[in-house]
Amino acid sequence: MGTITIKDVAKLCGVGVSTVSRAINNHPDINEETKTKIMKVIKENNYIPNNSARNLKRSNSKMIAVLIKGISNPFFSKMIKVIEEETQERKYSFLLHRVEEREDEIDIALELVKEKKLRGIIFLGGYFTHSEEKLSQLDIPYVLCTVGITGKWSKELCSFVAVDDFKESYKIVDYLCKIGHKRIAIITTSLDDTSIGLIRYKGYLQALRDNNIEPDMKLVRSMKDDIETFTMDNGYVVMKELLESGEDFTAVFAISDSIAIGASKAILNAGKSVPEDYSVAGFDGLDIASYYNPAITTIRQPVDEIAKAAVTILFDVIKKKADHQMCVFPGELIIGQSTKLI
Amino acid sequence: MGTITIKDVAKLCGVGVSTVSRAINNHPDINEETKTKIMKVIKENNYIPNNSARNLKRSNSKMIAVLIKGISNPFFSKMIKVIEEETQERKYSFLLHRVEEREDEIDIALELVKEKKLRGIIFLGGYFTHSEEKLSQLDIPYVLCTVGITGKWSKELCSFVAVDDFKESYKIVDYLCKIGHKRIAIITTSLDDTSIGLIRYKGYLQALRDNNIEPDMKLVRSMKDDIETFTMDNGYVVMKELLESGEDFTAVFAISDSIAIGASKAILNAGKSVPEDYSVAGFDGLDIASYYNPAITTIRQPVDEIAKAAVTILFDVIKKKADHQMCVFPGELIIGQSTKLI
DNA sequence: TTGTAGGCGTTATCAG
DNA sequence: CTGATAACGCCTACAA
Repeated sequence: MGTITIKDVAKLCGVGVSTVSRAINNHPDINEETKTKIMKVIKENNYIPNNSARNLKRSNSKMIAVLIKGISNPFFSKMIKVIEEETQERKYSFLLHRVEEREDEIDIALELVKEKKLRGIIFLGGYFTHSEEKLSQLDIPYVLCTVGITGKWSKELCSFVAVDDFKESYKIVDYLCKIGHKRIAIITTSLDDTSIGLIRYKGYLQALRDNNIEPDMKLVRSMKDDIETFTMDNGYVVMKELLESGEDFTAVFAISDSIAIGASKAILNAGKSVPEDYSVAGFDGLDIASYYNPAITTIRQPVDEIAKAAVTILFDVIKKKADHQMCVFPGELIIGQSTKLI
Repeated sequence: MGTITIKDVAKLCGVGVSTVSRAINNHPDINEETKTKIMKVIKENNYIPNNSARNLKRSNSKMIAVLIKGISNPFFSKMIKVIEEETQERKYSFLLHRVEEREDEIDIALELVKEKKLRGIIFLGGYFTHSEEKLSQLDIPYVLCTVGITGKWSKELCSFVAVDDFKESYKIVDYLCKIGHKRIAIITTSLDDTSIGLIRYKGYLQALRDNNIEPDMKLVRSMKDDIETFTMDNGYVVMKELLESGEDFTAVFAISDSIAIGASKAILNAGKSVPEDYSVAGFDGLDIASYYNPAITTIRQPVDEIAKAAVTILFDVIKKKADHQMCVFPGELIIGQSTKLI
């Protein structure tokens, strides 16, 4: 049944290909009657336009892409939904593309831009350490949404929206201090990993110091790199090890809720209790944090607002209504039952 | 800087386009020297081939797609990873595409097949109620992986791999009966929804009857359709309502772990205890089920095996090593601390 | 080993 | 309003 093309449809209808094209694309200059006739033939013969050919020829595509690193992260689920809604509202279509941990998001973006004639990109998650030269290759608007960035940041290149990881991390650790904890452990990424984990770790350090607590490296624990990072499994293993080390501490700050839950379970399985024996705090404000038992004290990131802002900014830039901007949202300290006054 | 094409590269190198093409595609008939020279120019000028043009021309693509309905479902996360690995091992590439709840997966598949010249498809999740006529349009091998299907099933069309939802549902409800529960509630999809929920509900009914328990419709609760289904939120709300109804029951079977966790939290928030006051059972065997406190009794679906089987079968069919097949995996009853003998 | 030319299925630009 | 026809960027015979 050799795949049917626009030519076949044209022949079947006794019209030219351009007329068929007009019918498919809701072009105004076309007789309603011929249009309905064409659409009928299309339906009957199950004609489906070839997107590759379309993309090849088309110049403006009304399509943006979301490149997401860590697609299994539940933190992104709601974001995707919001981004999708907001995009649809603007009559654009939306392509979700996952990028693997070791892949270079810029390379993928470059490829996609060519292939799909994208108008804009939202990067979700991951960590940006690309050279300006590399970034400047990407000549369409893009915004970095909750992606980690190091050092210098040129506002000309792209927008950025996220919470201030340092500040929020500081906030929750400061809270732990204020309710009396002095021996506060942290479960973070490995310290030579220049990621979001490093920033949160720095917030932790600063909070301790400002509360006159000398950081103790024996309480600084890194996720295992032979287990997927930012998972409950990882949190569990690290916490188990910490408990078995016999180190003295009364609270632990896990840099994500998943890790916090893994850590909590390790404590419970050791026959101890949260928060009676150990207070546990997380980060992100996932649904599961509040559903867990005990509910995890955490920093809620305003995902909806963040996602909305990302889309708004992106389209403002696309439509040249505004320049790129840096948009930092406040997180909210959610006090659950996993932490207690000491 | 008008996007650079293969022609430009050819000109820059002083060779023909076919030579450049050969270089890019690792074609054998090419002088190593000219090849390295070409690759150098490509790197220097950041040339990126246009995939649309490639797909348009190409006939066989060594690419499969995974169409996934409910991408935020953590149940699929591990599957995706496994599928990806297995696909890579076979030197194929792999395209992940999410389909929205209301979208028709077959239409999307058809489109993708044309656009990308796919060799095979794995459908993940969702529910198939398409006519044979529609299905037969999809003329490449595909396998349904943990997707619900109704009634008749023609094995010629495609493969199917999943657990037996009826049997597994029966298994866990039977377990509840065997440990002494007689008033067992269920939280499922709405009963006129012909989905996987219906099948699990039927398993529940059968288990009750086989244990000489008369089903009580007052204990059959449906998820709210104004809240996203299969979520903790939904489980929470439904359970809260059930508790407040004053209905007498000692156990509840939630047809997914997320729902079970929401339900558990509702019980806890009502000042009751799991499992002392109410036993709670789930379905799926998500990580969080075992990490929850108390660990949720559930049916663990062997996700790795399921995903592996899906890929294996798909490639067997692609390579014509085998016909389509129906592959049913056993689930495993995982007994947590959320259920107790009565 | 390399270059030339035709075509993949559409859309866009023209004339009619 | 409609129909040829030239791109779009690449691959692949076919020729050299």
